[in-house]
Amino acid sequence: MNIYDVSEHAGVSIATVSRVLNGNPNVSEKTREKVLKVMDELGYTPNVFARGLGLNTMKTIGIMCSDSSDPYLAGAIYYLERGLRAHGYDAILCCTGYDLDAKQKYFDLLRSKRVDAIILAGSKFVEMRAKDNAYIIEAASDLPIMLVNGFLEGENIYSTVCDDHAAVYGAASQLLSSGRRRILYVYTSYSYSGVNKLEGYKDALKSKGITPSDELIRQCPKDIEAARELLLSLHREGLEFDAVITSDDSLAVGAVKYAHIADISIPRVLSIIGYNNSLLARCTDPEITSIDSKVEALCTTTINTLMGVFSGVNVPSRTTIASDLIKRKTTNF
Amino acid sequence: MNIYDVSEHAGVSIATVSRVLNGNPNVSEKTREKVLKVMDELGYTPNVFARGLGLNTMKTIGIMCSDSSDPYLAGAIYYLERGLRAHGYDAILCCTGYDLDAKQKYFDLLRSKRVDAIILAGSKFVEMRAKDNAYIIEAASDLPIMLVNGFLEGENIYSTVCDDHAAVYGAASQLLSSGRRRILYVYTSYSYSGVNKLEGYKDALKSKGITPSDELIRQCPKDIEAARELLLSLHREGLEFDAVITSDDSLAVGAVKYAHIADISIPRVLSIIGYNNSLLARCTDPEITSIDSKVEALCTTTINTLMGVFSGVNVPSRTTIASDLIKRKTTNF
DNA sequence: TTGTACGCGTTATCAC
DNA sequence: GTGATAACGCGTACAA
Repeated sequence: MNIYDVSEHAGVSIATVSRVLNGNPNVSEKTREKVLKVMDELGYTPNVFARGLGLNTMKTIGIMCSDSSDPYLAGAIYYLERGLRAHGYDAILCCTGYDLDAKQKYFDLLRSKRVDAIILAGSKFVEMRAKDNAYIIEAASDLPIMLVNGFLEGENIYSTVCDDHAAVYGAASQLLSSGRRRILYVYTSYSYSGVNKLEGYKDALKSKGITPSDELIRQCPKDIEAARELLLSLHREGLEFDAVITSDDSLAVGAVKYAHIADISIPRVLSIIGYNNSLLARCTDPEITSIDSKVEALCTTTINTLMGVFSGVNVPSRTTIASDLIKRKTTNF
Repeated sequence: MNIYDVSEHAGVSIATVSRVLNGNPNVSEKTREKVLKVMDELGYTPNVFARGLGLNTMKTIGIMCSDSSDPYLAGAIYYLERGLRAHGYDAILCCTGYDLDAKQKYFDLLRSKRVDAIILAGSKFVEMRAKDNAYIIEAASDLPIMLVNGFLEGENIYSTVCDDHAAVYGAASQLLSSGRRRILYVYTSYSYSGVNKLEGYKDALKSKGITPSDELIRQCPKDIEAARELLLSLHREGLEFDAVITSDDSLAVGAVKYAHIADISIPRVLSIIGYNNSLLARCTDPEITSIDSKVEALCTTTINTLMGVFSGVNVPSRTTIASDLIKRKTTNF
């Protein structure tokens, strides 16, 4: 069942069938109807491979993410996929894990599949060492690279980021204004967004004349129990803190659990602010105040930018989206 | 940059290049090395479209799910994608939502992309009315259809399911054995797995000589707050229950919140059992006893079955995987 | 062991 | 408004 069969049954040439197929206006209404009727009768579907061969595109975008089961990334993938499909594009998903070699391997794999663009979802794709990002910059000469919540400078590379610095700066400032003095900051990694968050924290302290102290800045695996244990051990060591800001909701859940175990009143004695405003923030008692990183806006902006790139419109290489602080019961403001 | 360029530079025919490309043993070691060297120098990558056109396959599988941001499905997608990629297949993701028309539309879309198989992830793709599943059964004549946690009878349709009936049966039986008498069952939908779970609940009661009562079987949207409010209103109406089993962890979280608000002791006065053993079950205090539906096993089995189908091996049309009850602090056994 | 020639199904470029 | 025909790049009989 191909274009020849249709042309034969309709008594026209394959060129005419192709024109009907692609909405070319140079076809008489009568011919068009005849061809469409035959297509319908024969249940004809164009062969995407042949089309791809001719056009050198299959209208397919590669989405890379480190772990699609992470709540934040799962949301991002959902919005990206729906957005792409609304524009007639397919999404090939690629879960890379966190290893650089694997990321590069999958990146090349997607390129060899001739996807029309690659979306890097999440802040884990930009490495601290510039040379580790060379493969991305180089690839961008072939196809647009879109970063969701990550930033990389380069031709044909477009970033859409949440203003993490302002978000944490604002959250920390509010904690300080409400009388908190020793804010613990717990983060998971030194990614692009991780660094921005941390700087936001430090700058908020500095703006109130407080020198950030290393003992109040702690790294922790992205895991509820790990965060709980970390805070318990800090507590046992005698470290004092009256507030916690975490770089992810799961760590904030761990903080709530810590407070329950140590019998510390939330938010009277301890304030807690999480990040991402995920489902997790609404599971605990009290529910967690969390910074909403606006995944949906991030993703729709990414898709819009990409479509702009495809249509040759001039688009910004970097778009910043403001976050929201969703106030719940782990803070008293 | 194509196979002709390589053949020219290497001083061989395109056929030989093709043989090298596909690991055909009928090439002398010397020629092979020469060709590989040229490929490397030229940075040659085979064109997948041309290959797809000839072979009529792009080694790509369509994964349909209603909502990839749902924790359970996000996990499933992760394991499916990784499993497929390990076998050299790409995954096209397609988030359909819950509307039947949309599901059919996307199903046809994937078929028109000539994917090698379609995986339906989650129990939301099998409708109660047989005629609403006709489109799946019909499509199965063209390509294998794999159901993850759903069952549909038909040629070339393969189901991998969790034994939901046994899971809930076991959970309810343990609650009864521990002295609970009025177990509330809260479910979200009448899907394949939804019905099995409910039957497991009913059968467990019957086996102990208890007649299931409609007032203890309630439907509820898959939402923390909705579940909390439902239980609160049942409580206010004076309905008595000393245990709750829910068809999803999010509902169980709602149940925990209800107990906190109504000042009911868990598990002394109220036992709670959730479903899916997701991250949510570990967020609350007390942490929730939950039925582990073995997503990973479900997915790897699905992939293995699919690979079996591709290689012509005889595979079972239905595989059942046993679930686990993960005991935490909302039950006293 | 290697090469030639054709088919795969579409789009695009002509000529009419 | 329509038709003939050349790409597109690969796999693979078949011939050598």
